[in-house]
Amino acid sequence: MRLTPALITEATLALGDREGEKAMSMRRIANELGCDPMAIYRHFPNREALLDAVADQIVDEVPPPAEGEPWDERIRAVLTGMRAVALRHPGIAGHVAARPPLGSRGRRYAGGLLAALAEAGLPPADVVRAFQALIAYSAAGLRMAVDAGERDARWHQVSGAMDDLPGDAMPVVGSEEQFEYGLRLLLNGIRVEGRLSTAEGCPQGTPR
Amino acid sequence: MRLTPALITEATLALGDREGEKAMSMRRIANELGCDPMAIYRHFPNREALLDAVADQIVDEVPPPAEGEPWDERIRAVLTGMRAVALRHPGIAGHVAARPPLGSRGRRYAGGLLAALAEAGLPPADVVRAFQALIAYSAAGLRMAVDAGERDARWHQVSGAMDDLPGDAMPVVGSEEQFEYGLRLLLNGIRVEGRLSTAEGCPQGTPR
DNA sequence: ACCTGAACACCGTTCAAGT
DNA sequence: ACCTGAACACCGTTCAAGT
Repeated sequence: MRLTPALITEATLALGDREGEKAMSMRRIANELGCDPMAIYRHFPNREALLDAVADQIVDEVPPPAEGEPWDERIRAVLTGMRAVALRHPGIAGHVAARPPLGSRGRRYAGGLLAALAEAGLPPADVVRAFQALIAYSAAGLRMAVDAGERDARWHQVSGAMDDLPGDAMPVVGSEEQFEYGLRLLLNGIRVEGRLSTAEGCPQGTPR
Repeated sequence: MRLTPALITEATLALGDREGEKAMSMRRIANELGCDPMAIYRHFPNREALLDAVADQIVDEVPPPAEGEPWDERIRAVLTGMRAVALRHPGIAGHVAARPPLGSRGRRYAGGLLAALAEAGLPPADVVRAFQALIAYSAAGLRMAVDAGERDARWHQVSGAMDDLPGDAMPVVGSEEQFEYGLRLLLNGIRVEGRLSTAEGCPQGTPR
């Protein structure tokens, strides 16, 4: 059977889902496809490029945000959607966390985020800054979740740092709840910046 | 000469500074120390543990925050300080970005951050959540800076997603400026949460 | 009992040799 | 001209054999 980029990325994704990140080696992918490892290099310049393509592919599974929703709700929907999709594909999730998928599919969603941030009232230069901050935070949150799922979970050291804190409900490191809290902080922060730059002032704030 | 953990971490750090992340292999570190690769395993269970120790070691170079400063300034000082130190050690910076150094030295700084967040007026459970959000964001910002310094810099794709935006000053991906903007968003957000939970400030604020 | 280095089971990628 | 698979230059870690 003729080899195509799509066949390769699909086999890679399936292998990663089934056997994890380290199973996605050029040799094992080739084995999966029944071809020579070098055959893959005629469709992708190197392993990194292949993983980028696999990461971009799963973006298709992210549900598009509802049109009528306010800007902050759309941002939340896209970022938690991407997170959920990545966690459904444990093999590639680590790569998504390291390099946000901004291939052709990812680009579409990026446009939606940028539009939402403009709607929030940020000046264009800050739209870009806030966008990058959101992407960076999401990547880090995903990485925490991935690592927390691993056996040796170094992120759990974070709880170790808190031993002397009043014994309170400790959110699970890398949990959905933890991720959403940080996202709320960022959206709070964006709201404040938006208000400042549209000069509506603090006292009678815009809804929520 | 007798091998000690400190000798090993110092040799590893020096090698990484000089020749980058990939130079810090067990074989090359051993070569640097003039010992058998296996000798290292008597001081560290595996390579990951050694890199954790190296990452924790550079925390010593972070200047402690001034005592009199307000909480937000102290948080900014510690996080930008850690970032600066990591960027001074390019070999280990990637590891710091992947796994915040929370060994014995890192723990001390973590305590300072937790205290600052309590001062901001957050309830104890949110102190922990905000702490983890800050650590996650800092890690991601550092990773962007590290990757941006590399030749192939995938993070630059972020700019690619913004082609159709009104041509405005584009902040350099992973730059100090970009990092500080996201930090400001988070601190804005924490301030809002602090006000809500202490029931001061903006009159109509209701927790959601 | 302690230590070491050969060996295992892999990598990504190059490139010369084959068709 | 195209393709392939042997070979290169590495890995982290295990473990048997040596002292």
